[in-house]
Amino acid sequence: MDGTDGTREFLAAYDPRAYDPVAVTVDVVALTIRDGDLQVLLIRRGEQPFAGSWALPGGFVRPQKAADGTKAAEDLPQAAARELAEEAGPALRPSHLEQLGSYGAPGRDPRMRVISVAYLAFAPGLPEAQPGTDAADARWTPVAKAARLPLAFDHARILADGVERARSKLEYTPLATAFVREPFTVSELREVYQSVWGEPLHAGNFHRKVLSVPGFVEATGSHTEAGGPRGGPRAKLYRRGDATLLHPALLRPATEEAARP
Amino acid sequence: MDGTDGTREFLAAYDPRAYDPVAVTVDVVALTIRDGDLQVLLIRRGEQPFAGSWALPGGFVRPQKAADGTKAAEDLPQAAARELAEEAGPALRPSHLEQLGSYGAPGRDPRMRVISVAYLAFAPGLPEAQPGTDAADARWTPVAKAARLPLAFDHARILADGVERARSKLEYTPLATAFVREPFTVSELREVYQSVWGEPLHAGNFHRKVLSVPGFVEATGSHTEAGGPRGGPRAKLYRRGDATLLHPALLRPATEEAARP
DNA sequence: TTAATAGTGTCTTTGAGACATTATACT
DNA sequence: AGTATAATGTCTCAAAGACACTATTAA
Repeated sequence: MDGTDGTREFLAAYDPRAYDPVAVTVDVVALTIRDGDLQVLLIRRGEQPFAGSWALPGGFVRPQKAADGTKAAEDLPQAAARELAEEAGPALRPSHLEQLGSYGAPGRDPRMRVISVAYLAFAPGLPEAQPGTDAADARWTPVAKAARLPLAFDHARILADGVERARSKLEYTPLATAFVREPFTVSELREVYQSVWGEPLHAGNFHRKVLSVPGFVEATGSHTEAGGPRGGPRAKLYRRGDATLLHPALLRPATEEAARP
Repeated sequence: MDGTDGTREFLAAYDPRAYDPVAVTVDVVALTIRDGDLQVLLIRRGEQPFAGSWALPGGFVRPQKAADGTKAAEDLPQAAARELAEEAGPALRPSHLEQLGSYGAPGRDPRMRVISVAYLAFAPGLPEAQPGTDAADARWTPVAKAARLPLAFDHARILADGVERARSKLEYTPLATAFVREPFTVSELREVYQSVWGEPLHAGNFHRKVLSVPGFVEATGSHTEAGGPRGGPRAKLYRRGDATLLHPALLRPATEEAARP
């Protein structure tokens, strides 16, 4: 029998509402480093379902146009960036935004079938939390604490996937630099790795390693104005290099345990 | 202004069709090794748009229930497996299926807004191609050749992403074993790596390396019945091991070029 | 007998990690 | 002074890769 798929598409083309609707949302796992902790942006929901619960920022994708006909179609990354700005204020400009994956189990939203496209955003540490225009409350929360909260929908799973992606990407990409402002010191970069991986790293070895990976960082030639708050020499300042992949990679310790069941 | 997002959700809950519909499809990049080549399953489209073009197997996700009320809701991986079976026959049972990503640029489908969730499937080499129940034609095509075809929609991009994902995953996971049938020899495994990466590997070093990674493969204790077609000793046979991550990883040569712009 | 393949051994180079050392700046 | 940090040096061990070599089987 041919035509089953083709017929479905044909129907869809001529009467797009012949099927029960599927809604598409974007949710964003926005990560930053604050106070030496990896933190995630959570918003408090004002509406049902899960009213009062903490959730990842997100919302419905604008399809061709909205009901009032005024809004243009938007790409998925655009939608993610828009939701972030709407719910956490325009001050939050992620330096990196990538797709994390899609979550579409039936029943994940009690109202209807919803497919959520999750995005992962990295931002440099921000001075303060910014309750946005859209959400009742928006707050940076340490991921260890967020993992223990009863997040709305399947956001706990999405958060866990996002954190694992971030941990993994720090190994073989220069994305740690997306968590710091330029220019930065090697110690600031090490802080990022320690916060995301959640384990201390040997300062000396880390330093030599970072400088030995071609294209990871680029010296600016200048130093910090002063030494650290508790003493020490002034540190050299660096910019991001031009590498897109770290080679050799900066592998996190203790991969062995995770590798075997 | 609060409530913008909440209102949208509220509306969606009470009148899910207040918005222009967004359709959700799954598309599958199904890879196998045939004749020493990495090949992808392509189907020929019978319907508009792109009638007559080659495309990845895929189709619409069944939401809550279909229009006739008989079909149950399905999870996304289920939908991917179903499309594969419908379009390439039930003989094609992937030994690995993972989500690749979602593609939702406005205009990627000329009819309406369509978000496609792409899946990546690995299958052991099959004796023959199997035109399925659903598609007019289904054919295994070497990826090098498929990349030059004018595929429907943005399937060329999806295919490229899938191939790159496969190449990358062979480095740090034991997924190469998903391309072979058990029991297998180290040489068969090397064939997989060579086909996917597209470069020759040193047989001796590869052999020692594979056996040295804990949990990658597990000896069965037996040998092949006969030597190779052109001579050589009989090879030991192995099963997949219990590792989920290869440590240390099997890095492909020439990562350096890709790392710098 | 010849050729191809399976599997192992050896050597060199690179890199990771443990640890020590020097220099600088804050209290 | 005492202490913390930046940056570099040294040593050891693991692993990647080049290459050689033996043993086994088919043509």
